[in-house]
Amino acid sequence: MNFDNNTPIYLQIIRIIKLDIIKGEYKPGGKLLSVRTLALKYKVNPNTIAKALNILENEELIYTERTNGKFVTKDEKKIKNLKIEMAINLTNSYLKDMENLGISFKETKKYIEGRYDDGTIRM
Amino acid sequence: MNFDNNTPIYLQIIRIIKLDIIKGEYKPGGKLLSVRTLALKYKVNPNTIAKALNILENEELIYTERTNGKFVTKDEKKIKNLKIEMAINLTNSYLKDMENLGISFKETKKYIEGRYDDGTIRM
Amino acid sequence: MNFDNNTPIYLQIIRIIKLDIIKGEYKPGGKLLSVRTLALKYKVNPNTIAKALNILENEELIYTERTNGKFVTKDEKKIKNLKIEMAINLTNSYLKDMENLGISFKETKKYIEGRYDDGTIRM
Amino acid sequence: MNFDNNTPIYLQIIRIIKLDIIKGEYKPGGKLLSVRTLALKYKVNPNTIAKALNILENEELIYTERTNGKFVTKDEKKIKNLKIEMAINLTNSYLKDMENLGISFKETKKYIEGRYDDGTIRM
DNA sequence: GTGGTCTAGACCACA
DNA sequence: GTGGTCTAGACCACC
Repeated sequence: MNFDNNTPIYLQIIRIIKLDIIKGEYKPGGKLLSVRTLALKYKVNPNTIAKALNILENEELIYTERTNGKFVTKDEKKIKNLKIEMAINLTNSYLKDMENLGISFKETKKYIEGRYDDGTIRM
Repeated sequence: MNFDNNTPIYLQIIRIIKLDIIKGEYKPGGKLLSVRTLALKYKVNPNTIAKALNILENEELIYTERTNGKFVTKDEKKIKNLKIEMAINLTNSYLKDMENLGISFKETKKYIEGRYDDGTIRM
Repeated sequence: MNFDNNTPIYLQIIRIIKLDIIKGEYKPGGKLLSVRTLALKYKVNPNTIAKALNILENEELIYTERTNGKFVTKDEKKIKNLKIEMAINLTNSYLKDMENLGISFKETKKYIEGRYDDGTIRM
Repeated sequence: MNFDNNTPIYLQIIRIIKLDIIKGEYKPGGKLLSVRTLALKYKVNPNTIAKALNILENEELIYTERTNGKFVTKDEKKIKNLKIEMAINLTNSYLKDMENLGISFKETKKYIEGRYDDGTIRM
């Protein structure tokens, strides 16, 4: 896995799993891979996976059936809200960062559309 | 100063000074406040300031005249490029994050447009 | 350790470790001694070691696995290039210095050849 | 002037003047430029020039005639010895550095001749 | 145990 | 006064 060395691995794991849930790769009510399997999949210490899953459980995005495994919440609305909330947060902080750079909202939209201020195209 | 407790202070200092350079609060070729003065201003240890400025010097955004002080690069193009580069990076990672959330480009633009005047987002 | 009092310790540490890498005393991909251990070995403060290793990391000669240690780059070509580059730099600056002294290339070669076995020079 | 930011300016001034003496740009017994003129020439503080000249005077490479100026030593042998001594020192430390890099004397001579080990040519 | 950050404080060379 | 180096020591998150 290509983990960013500057943020804790467990946070990056949380993010990956959240995205998987949001994108429906784990269905609502569906069973997660086991801690050991996830550890192998992402090549990290099982403790790290456990820590990530604990936090997701605290956020009630997943729940544990003892002796049976961990499952995605059945609450589809919760999942949808999570998605919207994350999108809003991303958008707000993006707009704020651009503003801090001294870039107007109008210019920002040009960046979004893929055009520099000077007319060239962004990759 | 209101430092975010989750990211190292020196990185936040770097960001502040970069924005100050981009916004022209430090002019190209202009002298920075001294290490000690900045330390007092931001209420941190001079070593922390030194670390931040070292990194900015590695990025060639500032340079040092020994026994005289530290100065913003005279290369105005470099400063302009920095601004554009930062804007592009912000935009790219924003778009990528939204995509990872499973949000289409069209939807993303709605989030952007949905911004209220007070910076919040309309769903 | 026998540090030269006129150059910063961290630069001398950098040089030692670079030579160790070049000479294969640390293998490509191999683990470095821990910061604390190196500090004990060279009898300096861990911060001084950290500073040196930071610079080596910026030069991409070593990399860090968080909570695991620091490792020599796996890129053997990079290491070989480093050796060649250092040799070229040494040679170029030596030749330039001799030239600045007003010593011809022909004379310079006599100085080189005049070396005794014990490393001293025959006039 | 292009001073190296890592070594004191007065040492760099000393080096320049020594080279000028060795190369005969200042003749034995000849008058040096005044402190003020040198300060203007090299765009440094007159104190820095004074410090450099003091050291050269301690090494008896120059001498002062009160109210008249500073002069290069009349001792031509001393100047010649200085040149040889510097050449030997340069050569010795160059050879030692190459050896520390793990480069044999034979290879070193190839570098001098401008050929890499792999047959390509050095610029 | 690993590295990373930060502080307080000292000392230095230089201009 | 300027920046640079170094130390001692503390605290932290992570694995």
